[in-house]
Amino acid sequence: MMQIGELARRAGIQASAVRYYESIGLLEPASRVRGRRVFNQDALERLAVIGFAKQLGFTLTEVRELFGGFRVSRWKPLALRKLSDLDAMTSRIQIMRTLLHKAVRCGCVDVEACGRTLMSKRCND
Amino acid sequence: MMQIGELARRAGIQASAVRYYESIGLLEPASRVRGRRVFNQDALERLAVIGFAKQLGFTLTEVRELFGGFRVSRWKPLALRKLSDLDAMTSRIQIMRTLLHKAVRCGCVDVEACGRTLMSKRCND
DNA sequence: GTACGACTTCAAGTAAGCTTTAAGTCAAGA
DNA sequence: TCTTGACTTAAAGCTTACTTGAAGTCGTAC
Repeated sequence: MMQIGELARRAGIQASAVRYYESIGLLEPASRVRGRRVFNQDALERLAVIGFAKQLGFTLTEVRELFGGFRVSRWKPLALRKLSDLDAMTSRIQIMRTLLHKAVRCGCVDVEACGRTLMSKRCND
Repeated sequence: MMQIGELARRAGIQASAVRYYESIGLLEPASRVRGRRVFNQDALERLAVIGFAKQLGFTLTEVRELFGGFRVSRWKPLALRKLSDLDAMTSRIQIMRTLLHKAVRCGCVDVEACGRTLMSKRCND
């Protein structure tokens, strides 16, 4: 059991962000002890997942629907859609990797000299 | 050669977004014919890459630095950092995939009944 | 007993990434 | 000629995801 300060520190976010998450229903209202929020380990795990999802480009609304929604009828189709989003993301990452690798390997002094815009296919290094 | 409307339509974004990208230096100023912007295929490719990068969570500022920066000394370290970002993203995607797969397979009527919060490990389906 | 630090609420402020609005230009069609 | 549609600029507005500020409440240390 911990207060908001420790939770935030452990999760690597601000206490204000935790309050905000609660306010938009992303975190269920924490129980209070003498007016102060108390959290358990679950909250920390949840914040970790929220952080992951955020870094993958999911909006807080989407995360709430997925992880805060209570009816399976609601989150299950969403989860399936998100799974295909993740697949799409993986292939986009591959394309970006290729682009960046090519650019890094190219070794031109500058993009002008190279005649490549990083998005065209050729590289006259 | 096309005007902003066709470019936007082909890229699947709004014309206003194209103007905005130009205004923040993400697209180099398009040449004008009688005051109107004209674009070639390159602009379309560039917009595609911008779209990809955005969907991967890169900010427009980062995209500009990577694809709009002219000095290799500037974009090369950035590209290397972005490559490792992409790797990190890939492993996060794997974790999210596992979570979502587990949730979908679980088949509980609702999250309460399941006793699983989607981020805990157990699932008493 | 009072100062300190951590918390509380509520409201307002901020940054990114656009979109919308206002006011105007231009070329083609009825 | 007049209207329509696509464009122009500049400025204001909007959404998301927070942060910051103001004003107040606790519990502990001095």
